[in-house]
Amino acid sequence: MTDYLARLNPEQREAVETVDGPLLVLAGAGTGKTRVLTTRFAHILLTGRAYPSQVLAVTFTNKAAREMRERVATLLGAPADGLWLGTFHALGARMLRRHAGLVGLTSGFTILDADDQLRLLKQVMEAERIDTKRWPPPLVMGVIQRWKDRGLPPARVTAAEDTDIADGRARALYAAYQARLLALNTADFGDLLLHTVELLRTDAAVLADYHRRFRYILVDEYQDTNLVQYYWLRLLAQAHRNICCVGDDDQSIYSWRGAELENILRFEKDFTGARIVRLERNYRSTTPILGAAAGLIAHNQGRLGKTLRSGRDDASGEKVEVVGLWDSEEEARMVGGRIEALRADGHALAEIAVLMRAGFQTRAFEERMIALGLPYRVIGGLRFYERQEIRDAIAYARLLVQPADDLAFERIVNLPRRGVGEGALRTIRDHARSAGMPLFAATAALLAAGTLRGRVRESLAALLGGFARWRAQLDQEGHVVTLATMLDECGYTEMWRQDRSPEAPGRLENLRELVRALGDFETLAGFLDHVALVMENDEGAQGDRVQLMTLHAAKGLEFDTVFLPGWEDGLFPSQRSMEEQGARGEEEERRLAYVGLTRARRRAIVSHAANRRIFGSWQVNMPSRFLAELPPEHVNEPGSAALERDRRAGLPPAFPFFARRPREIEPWETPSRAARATTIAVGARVFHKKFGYGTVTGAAEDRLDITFDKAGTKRVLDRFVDPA
DNA sequence: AGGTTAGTAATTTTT
DNA sequence: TTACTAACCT
Repeated sequence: MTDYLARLNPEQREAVETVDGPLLVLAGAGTGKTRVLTTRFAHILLTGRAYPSQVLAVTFTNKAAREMRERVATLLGAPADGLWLGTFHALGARMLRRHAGLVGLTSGFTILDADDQLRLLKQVMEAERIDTKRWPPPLVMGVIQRWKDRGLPPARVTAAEDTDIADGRARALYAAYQARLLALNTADFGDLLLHTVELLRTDAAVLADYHRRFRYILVDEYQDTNLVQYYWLRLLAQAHRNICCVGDDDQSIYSWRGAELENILRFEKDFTGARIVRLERNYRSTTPILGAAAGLIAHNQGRLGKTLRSGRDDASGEKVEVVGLWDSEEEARMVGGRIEALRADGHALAEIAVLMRAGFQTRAFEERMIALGLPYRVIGGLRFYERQEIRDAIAYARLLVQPADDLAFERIVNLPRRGVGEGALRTIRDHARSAGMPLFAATAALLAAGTLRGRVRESLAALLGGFARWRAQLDQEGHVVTLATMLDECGYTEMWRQDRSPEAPGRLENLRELVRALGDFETLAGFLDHVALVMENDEGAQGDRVQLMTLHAAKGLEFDTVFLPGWEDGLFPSQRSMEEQGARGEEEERRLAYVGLTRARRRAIVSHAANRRIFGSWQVNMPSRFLAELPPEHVNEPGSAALERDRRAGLPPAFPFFARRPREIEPWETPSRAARATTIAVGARVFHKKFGYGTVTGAAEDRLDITFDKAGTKRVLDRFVDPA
C-alpha cells in the first residue's frame, strides 16, 4: 500500500517522510527531485495530514506546475482538483484577486505583459520629461523590476537607491508608474507578488486566513527565488513551519532576474532546526558526463557542496567531446552533419538538443537544419501570445472586457487603419485627461459633442458602435463566437487577408487557433488571465524533431544527445555577464555550463569556433575558459583517437582549433540522400514556410533556386515549398 | 494620414 | 545583420 515509498532510495525517502517542520532538500541534477516533490505531496494527502486544498505547492514555471499536477494525480489515482499548485505568479494573482480591494484594484484587474509595461513606462517617462533616448525605458524598467523583486514598493525605496539613472528620478518614475497601473486597474508581473506580500505584511487578518488555509508548503527550484518570493514564503510558513524547499545551488541561473542564492543559505537561519537532505545519486547521465560536469562546477566558490555520484553502473559511457572549428558556419555544419549521422544510426531526433547561450545563436543552426531537411523545433522563440496578431486580438478582447483599458485602446484604435492619426488621437487624449476619463469614454464624448469630423468621426462611430454590439453579443452568445465576430467585423481579419506578405497566412492561422483556444475557457476574463500568466508555446510538441533552445530554457529537461556550441570567451561565459557581475557573473555562467552538460544522458558534444559572424561582422574568439576546467580524463579532444573514430563511423572530422579553413566543400556536405528530379517547374510561384512567396528561377535535382518576394534569392529543397 | 526612406542602435537569459 | 525610429515625401 505504500509502494510509492518503496520506489525511492533512502535519501529520497527521508525527504518524503520528513513531513513536519522545515526541510531543505539539496537535489543535484538528475537526482529525482521532481519525484521527491510529487511523492511528498501525495504522501501528505494519503496519510491524511491535509486536504488537497491545504497544501500550497509552488513552482517556477508553468511546465513544472503542470507536470507536478499530473504526477500527483497519478499517485493519487484521481484528478488533482482544488489544489493551490502553480507558479509564484499564478498563485500570487489568485490571492490578489481575492483581496484586490485592499491594494486599490478591483478583482477584475488585468495583468500587463512585458510589452505593455514598457509602453506604459515610456508614457510615464515622457510625461515626466525624461529623455527616453538617453534613458531607454527597458533600462529604467529593469531598475523598477529589481525593486519589485526585493519587495520594495515606491514608498519603501530609500533616496540612497536613486542613482544617476533617469536623471536621478527613477524613484519618482516608479511611483508615477505604479499610480498609472492602479488608475488603469492593472498589475504588472512583479505586482502580483509585491502587492500580495504587502498585503500579508500589513493585514493580520488576511495573513491569519492563509495560515489557517495552508498547512503544508512545497517549493520547487528554490535557488531561483528572489526576495519577494522569499518574503512571501516566509510569511505564509511562519505559523506552522511545515515548509519544504527543493533546490540546487549549482543550478542557480537567474540572478539577473533578482534570484538570491542567499535564500538557500539563510534557510537554516530563518527556520531554526531545519533538516537538510542531500540527493546526490544521479540516475540520468553517464559517468564521463557527470565527471566533466562535477569537475567544472568544482571551480565555483561558495557552494553548499554536493558530489554527484552515478546511480547507474555504466562507467563505459562516451567521453564528452570537445570540437574546435574554424568558424561559426562550420560549427553549424558540424552539428548538422553529426545529427544526420545519429539519425542514420537510428537515434530519435527528439532526443537530440542543441543548447546555446543566447537566442540569436539559434538562427545559424536553424538554417542548417532547413538546408539538410532535418525537422527541428525552436523552444522559447516568440511565444504564441507574444505574436503581433495575437496581441492585437487580445487588445480587442481586453477592451471588450474593460473599456477603461487605455493601453488596449491605443493599440487598436487605428488597427486596421481607420484614418485615426496623431492629430485625432491627441484630441482624444487631451479630452480624456482634462475630463479624467478613459480614452474610450472620451472618444464617445467627443463624438456626441461633434468635435470629431469627417472620416475620423465615421470610423470611430462605427468602432464604438461595434463595441456596443459585441458587448451585447457577449452576454447572449458567449465569448468564443463574440471574439470571432468582433475580429471579422472590425476588419482585423480582413486586414491580414489583404496582406500579401509571407507571414499573413500564418497569422490568420494563429488567429483561428486563438479562437479555438478560447473555447477551453469558461469566461473571457479567465482566458485573459491565462494569456498573461501562461505564455507558452506548445505547438508542435509532438513529432520527432531536433530541439533548439537556450541553456536557460533547457533547465529541467534531458536528452540522450546534447550539443553545446559556442563555448568561447565573451560569448560563453558572456562578456556582459562578467562585466556587470564580475566573479559572481562568471560563476553563474559556469553554473549555466553545468546545467547544459547535465542535460545529457549519453553524449555531450561541446564546440567552439575561432571566428564568429556576429551582427554582420566577423569576430575572433578564444576558446572558453570553461573548456580547460573539464577534467581531461572525461574529455575527448580531436586530433587522435577522436578523428580515427569519426572516420570509421563516417562522421565529419572535427577540425582542430585554428586549423586552416578548408577550401573545398566538406565531405559531409555532399547530400547523401538519393537525388530525384523536382516536379516544380521553373517560373512557378511557390510558398515557403520561412521565406514566403517567391518565383522559381532554377531547378537542379530536388533543389530549387527561388527569388522570394521578401527574402531574396535562396536555394531550397523542393519539399519545403508548396505551389502558391 | 500614411507610406517610404535613411539613419541609428543594439544584440542574454524570462515568470 | 536586422529592427526600429524619425524625418520626409505623396
